[in-house]
Amino acid sequence: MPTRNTVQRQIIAEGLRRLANHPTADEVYEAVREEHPGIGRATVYRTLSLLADEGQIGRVRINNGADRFDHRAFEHYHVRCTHCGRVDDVMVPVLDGVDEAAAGASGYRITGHTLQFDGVCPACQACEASSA
Amino acid sequence: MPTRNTVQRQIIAEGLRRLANHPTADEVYEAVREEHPGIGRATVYRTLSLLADEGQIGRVRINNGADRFDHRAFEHYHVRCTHCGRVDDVMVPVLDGVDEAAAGASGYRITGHTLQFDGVCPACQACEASSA
DNA sequence: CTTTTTGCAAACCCTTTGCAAGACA
DNA sequence: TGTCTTGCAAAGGGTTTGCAAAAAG
Repeated sequence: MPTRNTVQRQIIAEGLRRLANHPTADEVYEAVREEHPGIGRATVYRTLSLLADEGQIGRVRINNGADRFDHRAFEHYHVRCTHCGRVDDVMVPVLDGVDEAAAGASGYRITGHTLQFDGVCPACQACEASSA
Repeated sequence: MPTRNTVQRQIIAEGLRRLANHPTADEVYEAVREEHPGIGRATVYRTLSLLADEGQIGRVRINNGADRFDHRAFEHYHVRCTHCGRVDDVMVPVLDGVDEAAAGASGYRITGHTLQFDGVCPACQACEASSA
């Protein structure tokens, strides 16, 4: 099934590019809709998912929360602030050899992995300090 | 807030212990309810979450899926079959030093991490082979 | 008695789906 | 034209919440 190059696709990709930090599909929807009120929520969800599957954008699956998208497609990990929900990149080297190790240990054919950190972001650390 | 020792707590912990492999909260609910029809779904969700927070049981957060629980509390990783949804343990050594590295790279105070593998389980590999 | 918990049902969030109308190639 | 895609609204899965009644300490 050849994939078509629709206006919405452009708009959504562009919208994602402008939202700096790991927006959720709904945030992209809200943003895009300000300039293009006609666009449908389902289209945004479908398109982001499609682009992510094609590898054109990154998808960050968050434990217990909405998926987030990233206009940069290269693999990297993320931290999530357990106080405010903020998500940031973690520029730690990508784990090497773990997939093979996991394959050996489990018998699965491993296709990939997700590593997510939990923690408290600098801003929330500051709040804690001042309120304590 | 002192935590009380209720009948339901016992029943739920016991129910989890009997379900072998990483049941979801709803699976625990269904199982528990066979012997104790009066128990409420919300109670099961609340209790499992509570026990997990207390560290008495393990919680496996699955990308894009229901949380799963584990009566064993020690830290280990998991694989999820992208075909059938099955979840298994992966007995690979727990990552050492990544939390510190992530803290350094991000400025967060890191409290933990989650590593999840995706792949195809042995059974599904067999299906693929035979149907191809 | 006081405070935590429970059970119920309804609410909630995030996402997907069915389907007819519309847009691409 | 053929078939992808869209938009809409509704359904869906998983989990949480408000609240009065019940139970624990």
